[in-house]
Amino acid sequence: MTPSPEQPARPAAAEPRRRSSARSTPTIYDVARAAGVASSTVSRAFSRPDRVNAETAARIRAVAADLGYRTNPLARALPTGQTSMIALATADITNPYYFELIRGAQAAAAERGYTTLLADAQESVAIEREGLERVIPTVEGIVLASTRMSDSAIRMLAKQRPVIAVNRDISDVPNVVTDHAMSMRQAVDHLADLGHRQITYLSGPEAAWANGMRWRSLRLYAGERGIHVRRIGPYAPTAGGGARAAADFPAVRSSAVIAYNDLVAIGFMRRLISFGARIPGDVSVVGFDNIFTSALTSPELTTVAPPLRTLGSMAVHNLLALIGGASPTTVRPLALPTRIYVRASTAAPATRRRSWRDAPAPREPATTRGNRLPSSG
Amino acid sequence: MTPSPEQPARPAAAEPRRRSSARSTPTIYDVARAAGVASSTVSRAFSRPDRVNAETAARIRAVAADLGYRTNPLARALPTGQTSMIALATADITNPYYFELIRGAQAAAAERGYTTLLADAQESVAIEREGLERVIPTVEGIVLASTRMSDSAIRMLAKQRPVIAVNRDISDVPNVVTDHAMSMRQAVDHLADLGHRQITYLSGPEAAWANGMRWRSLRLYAGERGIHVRRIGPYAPTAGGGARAAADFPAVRSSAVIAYNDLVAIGFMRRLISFGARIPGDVSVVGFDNIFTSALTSPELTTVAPPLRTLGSMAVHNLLALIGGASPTTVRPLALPTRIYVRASTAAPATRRRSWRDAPAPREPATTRGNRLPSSG
DNA sequence: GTGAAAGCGCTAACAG
DNA sequence: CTGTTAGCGCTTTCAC
Repeated sequence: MTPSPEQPARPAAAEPRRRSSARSTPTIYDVARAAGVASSTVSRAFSRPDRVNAETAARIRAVAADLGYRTNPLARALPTGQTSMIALATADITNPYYFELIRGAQAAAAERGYTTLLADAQESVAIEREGLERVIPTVEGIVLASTRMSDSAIRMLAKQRPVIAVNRDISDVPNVVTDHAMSMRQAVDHLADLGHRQITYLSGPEAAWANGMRWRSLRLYAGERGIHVRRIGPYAPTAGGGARAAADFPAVRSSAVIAYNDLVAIGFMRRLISFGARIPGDVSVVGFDNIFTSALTSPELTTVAPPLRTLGSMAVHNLLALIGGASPTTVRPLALPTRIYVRASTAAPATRRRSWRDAPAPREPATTRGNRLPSSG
Repeated sequence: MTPSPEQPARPAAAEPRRRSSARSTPTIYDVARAAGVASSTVSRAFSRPDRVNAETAARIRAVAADLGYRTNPLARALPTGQTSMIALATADITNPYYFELIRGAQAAAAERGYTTLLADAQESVAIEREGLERVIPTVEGIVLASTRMSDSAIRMLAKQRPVIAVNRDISDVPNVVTDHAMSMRQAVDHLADLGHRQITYLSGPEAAWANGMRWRSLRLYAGERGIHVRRIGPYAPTAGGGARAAADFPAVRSSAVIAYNDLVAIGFMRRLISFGARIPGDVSVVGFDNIFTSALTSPELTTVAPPLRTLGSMAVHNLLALIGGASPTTVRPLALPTRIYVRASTAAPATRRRSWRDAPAPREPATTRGNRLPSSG
C-alpha cells in the first residue's frame, strides 16, 4: 500500500552527457549571446512579452527563430511548477463512449497550451491507481472521466491536485455531469409516446454512479407516466453483458427495454434476434451514449446521448480555472443537456401482446443470416 | 511554417511560490536531513540502489516513506534528459483499429517505467504537426502509429528523437509492420477456396502505405490463383467511404470484395443491403483489422487482422532499445503475422451468376428494418 | 526596460 | 560507500 517512488533503473544513455552546449539544442543563453542581451531578457521575451520592450522582444524572437530555439517545458516546469500538462483518467479507452469526450478535452487543453496525458485504467482499480500515481507529479490537474475509484480515494486525490470529476457527484469535488434526469425522461417519453406500458431496465455495474442515477430517474418518470418498470442485472457494461441480459430476459417480458448503455443494448439485441425475436417488433430497445457502432447495427439503435465533446471541454475549462486559482466552490457544477437519437430499434408495441417466445421462429431472411452469434470473438 | 516556441501566457498561480520547504512536498533534502545523510545519497538510494549500502538504503527508504517523499520526475529529467515519457502518435484515436495497439504500447511502456503521451492527429496533418511539436521536447522517443506525414517529414522528426514507425516502411526509419503480403494471401485464399473467380478491391486513401501494399499483394496472389481483380476508389477509410464504394459498385460486378479496412467493408455492406443485395449471397465481403464493430454487424464481417497488441508492444520495445542507445540498424524490422477471422460475410458465389441488380428487391424483413441508411450521423 | 544572481529538485563527477 | 560541489534550462526577485 505504501507508494513506491523509485523507478526501474535504466541502462546508461548512449552518449555521455554533453557538457558544452556545442551542437545541442539551443538554450536561452545561446539566444541571449546572439542577441546581445541577458538571458533573463530572453526568458521574459517568451514568458512575459509585455514586460519587455517590443523591439527587443522582436529581435530576440528573430534570433531565436533562426537558432531554432524552443522553450524547454521541463526546465520551465521546475521553478514554476507549471508543467502545462493535465491528466485525463478513463476507465477504459476502448469504450467508444470516451472518444468525443477525449477529443473535447484535448482540444480545450491544447487551446490553452496544455498537453493531455491519457491514463487508461483498463477497468482495473489497481492499474488506475498505479497510472495516476505515476502521472500525478507531472500534471497540474486531473480530469476523472469515469473511474472505479471510491469517493474517498477521489477526495484524497483531490488533495494532491485539482480534480474535476465527469459524471460523478462527490461532495467537495467539483464536477461536470450530464443531465441524467433529462436523458432518462427523453427515453421514457419516447417509449411512452409509442404506447409502451412496461419497461425493463438492463442494469449496468452497481459501482457506476450513472447506473444508480438512471434507475432512479427511470422509476420516477415511468411512475409519472403510469408505466410499469422492473430491473434485471447487474450486467457488465459490454456487448457480452447485453447478451447475458437477453438470456435473462424471457423471464421478464416487457415490450420495451432501456439498457444501461449502447454496448449492452447492442449485445442484447443481437442475442435476442438470434433467439428469433424481432426488434422492434417484439421488443423496443433504447441505449445510452450514441456510440459510433450504434448507427451501424441492425436495426440501428435508438439512443440517448450527452454532448460528450462539450462535456470534455467543460471539464478541462473548469479544471484550468481551478489550476488558475479559482476556488472549487466558484466552479459551478454543470448538468449538460442530452439528446435522443431515434432510430430503428424502437416502435409501437405489437397490439396483440404475447411473448415472441410463443411464436414460431421466423425463417432467417437472407439479409440477416449473419445475425447468429459469433463463434469467434 | 516557422515553429513558434512561445506558449500563451497564463494567469499567475494562485499562491506565491513557496520559498521555504515548509509544508510543501518533501525533497531529497528533507529526507537527507531526517535520515542524517547527504542528499546525494538519497538520490542514489532511489536512482541507483546498487551504489548504496543496503542498510543505508533501507533506512533512507523508510524515512522517505513516512515523510511521503516521491521522486520528482521533472527534476530528474532536467539534468539527465530522461523524462520517462514517450509519445504515441495516431491519425485518429477514434478509429477502433488503434485500441489494442494503444494498449499494447502503453502496457509495454508502463512495464519499463515509461508514461505514454497520446497525440491524436484527428486525421489532420496540421493538428498532427502541432501536437508533435508540443510534445517533442518532453518525450524521449516517438511511436508513429499511422500518420499522414510525408516520408521526409518523418525523417526530419527522426533526427530530433528516436522514432519507430508502425506499418510504414521508410528507409532509415526503424519500423514494425504487419505482414501485409500474408494478410492479403489469407484473404485471397479464403475467397478462392470458396470458389470466387473475380475480386474487387475497395481502395483506401492513396497516401496510406498499407493501401498500396494491399493492392499490390492482391494482384500478386490473385494472379497466382488465376483470379481476376480490379480496383475502385480511392475511398475515405470510413463507413461513409464504404457507402460511396457501394454506390460505385454495380458498375463493376464481382462476386467478392476485399475492402481496405473493416470500416469501409461495413459501410459497403450496409449500403449494398439497402439497395436490396444479399450478403454473402450476392457478394462476399472481406475487411481488414477486425475492429470491435465487425463482430456486431449483420452479417458479421469476415476480416483479416494483425496482432495489434503485439504490434504496439513491439514498437515500444524497439523504441526503448533505440532510446537506450541501440543503433537503428540493430533494431531489426519485424513483419508480424496476421490471422483471418471467418465470419458470415463470405460464402461460395451463387452458382447462377447474375447481378442482384436484376433481381426484385426483397421485402424488408422485420428483423432488418433498421438496415436502411441512417438519416442521422 | 534590463541585468545579475539565486534557486527549482535532482544527478553526476570527483574526492575522500 | 558517502559527502561536496557543480550544474540541467528556466524564472524571478532585486537593483540599476
